Amino acid sequence: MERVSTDDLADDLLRSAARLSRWASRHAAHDLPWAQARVLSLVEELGPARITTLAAADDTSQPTMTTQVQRLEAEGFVTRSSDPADARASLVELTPSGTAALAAARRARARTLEPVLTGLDADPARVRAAVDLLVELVEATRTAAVPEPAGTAS
Amino acid sequence: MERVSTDDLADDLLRSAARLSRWASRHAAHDLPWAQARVLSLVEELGPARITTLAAADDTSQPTMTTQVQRLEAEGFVTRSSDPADARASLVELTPSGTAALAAARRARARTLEPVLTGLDADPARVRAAVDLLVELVEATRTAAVPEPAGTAS
DNA sequence: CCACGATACATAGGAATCCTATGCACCTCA
DNA sequence: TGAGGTGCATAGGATTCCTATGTATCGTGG
Repeated sequence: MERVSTDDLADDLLRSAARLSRWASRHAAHDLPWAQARVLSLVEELGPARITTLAAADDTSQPTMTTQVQRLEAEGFVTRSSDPADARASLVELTPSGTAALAAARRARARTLEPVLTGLDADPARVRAAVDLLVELVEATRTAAVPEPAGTAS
Repeated sequence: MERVSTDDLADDLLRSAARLSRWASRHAAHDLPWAQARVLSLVEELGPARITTLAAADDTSQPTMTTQVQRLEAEGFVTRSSDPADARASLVELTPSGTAALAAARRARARTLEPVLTGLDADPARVRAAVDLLVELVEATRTAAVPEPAGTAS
């Protein structure tokens, strides 16, 4: 039955993606908390951005993003400047040390996985194909019209 | 340069895996907290197990696993029984409602991703190949001898 | 020009998930 | 029988996340 198979594929995909991600986060030798790394990554991609923009892009609440940005600013990884278009808003940007911290965290995570990849003796084309699919899926989730979970309606 | 390419592959893989996993967790319509789901999944795989065994399998600390199991027990999703071999230990097992809660959470997550998969019109063989690689990687991480992060040495 | 509703961000209080340190009961071994 | 190790629980704390609410600012319509 085709539908059951698709459910199983989706479940297997999510389960293994979650496990791999968690494993790498817990074994990588870097000090950057993963939510902090995620925010730095977004700021790098989006360029100077408002807190509400970052919150939307990260699918997180505005107060949560406010606190994350405050921490990153305290650590010197981002700066905030007034948005000339709106006195209420500020624009978050990476500092050179923020860029360095993000790069270091990425290298550490990549280095954690590399021995596993080479240990599998995986065909690089095969890995590339898998990564391409994951990237397409992530892109597609950005535009997917997912109905709000029904159980959360007030 | 081959090494740079492998770093990039590993980085892309982990980044997209993390994003996909987070997206699904946040959009799936179920009430089971993701750490609870993870523990239920482990208990399902391992059969009756001790807290220290579950902690090791989940790469988490023993007190953290104690608290998680306490919560699951309070919700009626697991039971604990004395280990006849050791009065200090107890064995954690799934209850029927734990099994049902886990299955419901898995279905919800899979259903969240399914429209994205079908929207991509992805060749099921291509998805299957990607999942197979991820599963192999996860298996390989269990046996990988990863050096402890150097920065954490006391 | 002013008032009202909307918006951007901050604070408060709390939940979930994770940690280390430590304590107590039990186990193993010499 | 005692010392060292093990299994689990508790205490205190960090990180990440939430909703509710408050304040300052903006936009729009009358």
